[in-house]
Amino acid sequence: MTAARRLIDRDGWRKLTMRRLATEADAAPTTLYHHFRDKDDLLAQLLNDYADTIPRPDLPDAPRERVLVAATLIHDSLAAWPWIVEVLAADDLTGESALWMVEAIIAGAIDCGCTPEEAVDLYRSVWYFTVGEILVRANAERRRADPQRPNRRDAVLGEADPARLPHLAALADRWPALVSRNTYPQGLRALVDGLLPHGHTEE
Amino acid sequence: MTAARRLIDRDGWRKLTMRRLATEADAAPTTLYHHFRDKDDLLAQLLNDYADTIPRPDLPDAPRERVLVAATLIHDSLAAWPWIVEVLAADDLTGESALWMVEAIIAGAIDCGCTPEEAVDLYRSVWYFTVGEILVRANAERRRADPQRPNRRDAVLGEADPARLPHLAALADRWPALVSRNTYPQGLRALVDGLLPHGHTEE
DNA sequence: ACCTGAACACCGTTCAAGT
DNA sequence: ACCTGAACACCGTTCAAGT
Repeated sequence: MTAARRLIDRDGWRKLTMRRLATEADAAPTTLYHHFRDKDDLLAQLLNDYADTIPRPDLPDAPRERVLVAATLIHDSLAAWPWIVEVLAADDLTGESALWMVEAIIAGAIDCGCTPEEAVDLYRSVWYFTVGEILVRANAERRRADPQRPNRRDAVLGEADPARLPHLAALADRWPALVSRNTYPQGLRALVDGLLPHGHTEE
Repeated sequence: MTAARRLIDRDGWRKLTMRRLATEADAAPTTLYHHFRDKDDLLAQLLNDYADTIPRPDLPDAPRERVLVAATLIHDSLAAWPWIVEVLAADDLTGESALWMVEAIIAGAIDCGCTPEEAVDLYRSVWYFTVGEILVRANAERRRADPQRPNRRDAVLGEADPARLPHLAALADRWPALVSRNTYPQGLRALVDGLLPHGHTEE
C-alpha cells in the first residue's frame, strides 16, 4: 500500500500498474493477487485509507455555514489527491469513512428548512459541481505539466473569429489568466443559496 | 470513423482499441496510423465531427434565458454521448465548432450586467457543474448495467449507523429513487441566478 | 500514396507448482 | 499461508518492406 501511494505521488495514477507496483514492492506481479482481489480492489482500499486520514473539524452551528464548510472540506480533500475523483465519481461518495461529510451537508440543508428530498438534491448538485471542478482542473494541470502538446485550447481560442465569436475573441489573451483563478467558493455559494429556502442565506 | 462510432455505440468507448477498430474496419492495426497520428488524434477527430452535428437552434432574446438554453444544449449534447466528457474535460470546451455555445453563455451573462471576468466565471461554474453531472450519471449508469458488482453504494448506505448518520440512515431505502431523478435544471438555475447580478433573475 | 507483418515494450490476470 | 514462473489474451506504436 505504501509502495502504491509512493508510485502514484511520483508518477501519477495512470502509471500505477500491477506490474510496476510489484517491482516497486520487490515482489512478483502475481504476489499482489494474494493481497487484493484485483486492481479495482486495490484502488478501493487506497481510497478508504485516504478517507480515514481526512481531519474532522468541528462544524459551525449555523446550518448554512455547515453546508458550506462540509462541501469545502470534501472539495479540498479531493483537490489534494485529484486522481481519486476519476475512480470515485461512479459511486457518489461511497466509503463509510467519508459519509459523515454527506450527512453534514444534508443535515445542514434540512436545518435550513429543506425537505429531505430537497436536501438530497442540494447535496447532489454540490457533488456534481465539486467533481467537475476537481476533474477539469486536474486534467488542465496534467496537460500543463506535459510539455508535449502545446495546449490546443489556447490555439483554438486565439483563432476565434471576432465576427462570430466576439466576446471569446476579445477575451482570448486573458483566458489563461482568467481560468487559473479559483472560483470554487463563489460557485458553491451561489449553488447553495439558490437551493436553500429563501431567508436562510446570509444569516 | 464510421467503424469507430459503431464500435463505441455497441461496446462502449473503453473497448475502442486500435486493434479492435482495425478488425472492425477490415484492416491491419498498423494501417490506422496512416490516417491518424495516434489514438488521441482519432478521438479528437471523433469529437469534432460530433460537435458539428449539434443542432444550432435560435436562442431566446432574454439574456438569462439565453444562458440557460445554451448551457442545457451543452448538457444534452454531452448526455447523448457521455464518453466524450472523459476525453474532453481536459480542455474546457475546445473544438471550434462548439465554441458558439460558450460564446452564447458569456454574451448572455454580459448582457445581464456581468463584467467579462464575472461572465467567464459563470461559464466555468456552469461547465464544472455540467461535466460533473454527466460524469457521475454516466458512471452510475455503467455500473448499473454491469451485473457484476452488486452496487457497493447501496450496501454502504444500508449499513449506515443511525446514531452517527441519522439522516442518511433514514433516507437509505429511498436513496436509489432520489438520485435517479434529473435535477440538472434546478441546479443550473440556482447557479446562474446566484452568479448573475441581482435584478436579472426571473425576468 | 497506401497498406502490411513482424516486432517491441508493455498491460491485467490465472493457474499449477513451489516453500 | 504466502510466494512464484510460465503462460494467456490483450494493449499502443514503430519500422522496414511491399504494392
